[in-house]
Amino acid sequence: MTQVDDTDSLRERILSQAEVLFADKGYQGVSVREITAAADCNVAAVNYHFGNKQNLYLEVFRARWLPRAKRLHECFRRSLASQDAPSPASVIQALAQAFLIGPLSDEERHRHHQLMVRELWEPTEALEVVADQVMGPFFREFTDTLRLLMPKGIGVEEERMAFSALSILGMVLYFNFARVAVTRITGCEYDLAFKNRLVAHIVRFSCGGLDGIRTRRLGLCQQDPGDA
Amino acid sequence: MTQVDDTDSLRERILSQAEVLFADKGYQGVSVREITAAADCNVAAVNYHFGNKQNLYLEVFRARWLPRAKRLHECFRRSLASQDAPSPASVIQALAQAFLIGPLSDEERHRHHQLMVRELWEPTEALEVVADQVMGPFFREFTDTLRLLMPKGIGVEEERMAFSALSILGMVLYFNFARVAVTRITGCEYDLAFKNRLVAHIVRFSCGGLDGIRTRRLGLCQQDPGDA
DNA sequence: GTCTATAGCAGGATAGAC
DNA sequence: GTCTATCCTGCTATAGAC
Repeated sequence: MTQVDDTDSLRERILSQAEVLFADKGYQGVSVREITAAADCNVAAVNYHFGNKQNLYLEVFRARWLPRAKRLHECFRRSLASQDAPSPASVIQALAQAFLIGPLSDEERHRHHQLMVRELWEPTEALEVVADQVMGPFFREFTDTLRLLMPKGIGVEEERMAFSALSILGMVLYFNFARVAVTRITGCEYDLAFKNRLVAHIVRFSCGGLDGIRTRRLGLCQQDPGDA
Repeated sequence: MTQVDDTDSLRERILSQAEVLFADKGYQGVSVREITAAADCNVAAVNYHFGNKQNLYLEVFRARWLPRAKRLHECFRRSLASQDAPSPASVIQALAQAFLIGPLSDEERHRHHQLMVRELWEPTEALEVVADQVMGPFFREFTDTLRLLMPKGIGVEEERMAFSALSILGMVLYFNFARVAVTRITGCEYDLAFKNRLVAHIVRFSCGGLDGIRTRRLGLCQQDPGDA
């Protein structure tokens, strides 16, 4: 009961501070000294507990990032399971909410996405954890669920379905990731009210989009690469 | 005519190599020594020509990135001007084409976006160039053009319009930026045919989305942050 | 486990020869 | 303008005391 959890051990403190700093500035942008200063301990402690910097980075993903990703995935799943009348709209909402609001605190979510996007963008060894164990399965689940709920009759080509799922995910990631730009343009902070409006927009826009790819014919001509 | 352009001066060579490397690995990820090695010259040359590393980075944006952004913007403008029956679809197509196909070579475009996304994501001093001089005006132009072409009658709230324009831009940026993920999922390389299909999808999906935000009512409930 | 001390190297920047 | 030589700082990592 009163088992004094080893939560405040130096090892954990280092891990926590490392996560914050790596998320904020990236692997290259952070020095071990910075981390140990933040964790209020000596440089050597990192090498004792994690061997080297690279390993500390990986451990952040294994010990901190992964469990949180699982919680997020669970949140999405539960959200789906709780719906008695699932629809594309409700699935998209579940996705957007999991990412934009989800079960994580604002800070936690921000760190989480920073770390993820960094890995997706310029992969290190940690990509294996991020892409293969998390993003891949999540995306497949999302796409499959969505496909099953699409209005029958007009079969939606496989590629269009993939494009659409990517568009939706891309939008969600963009709104998370380009916060600075979004705030700059809309003039709004990312508080809960704003995020709810954002989720509502994403759902509306995406559902319209899904209709679009089923019904819309393009009257536009394709173009050549264009001149310089 | 045969003016031997100073294009192969050491200064230019450094600038070129710096751009490639900065785009690839980011400011922190590249050392001056690496750049000068690639430009086949001495370390001191950077300090002679640019003062310091930070300034070299800024100069890459001012001297290389900015002109290219202007070309891109021009490409978008000409594309709009050449339309005798402009519509939301044709504007979105112009945007998507400018970014995905545009007047740049594949390599050039890739570098261009890498540099841009880096700045949007973790801004340095160069953000001023990127956001204020380029992205801002471009985005405003896109949004204004789009707004004017929206079906009249049902006025679209200002915020929804901004959200939609952001969604479209976000999608375009995502398809450019998450190439690895997109290729992984669709199994397609980014050749011209694929990019044309992508542009077509973006247009269809976005037009549907625009319809969606005008006509769609949400029957879904908003949610609290959710439990941990 | 946590510290001090230090090795050993790579980074940015500058002075000054040519 | 371009190079050589060098300074100094800050980095990772390790050895060894406590």
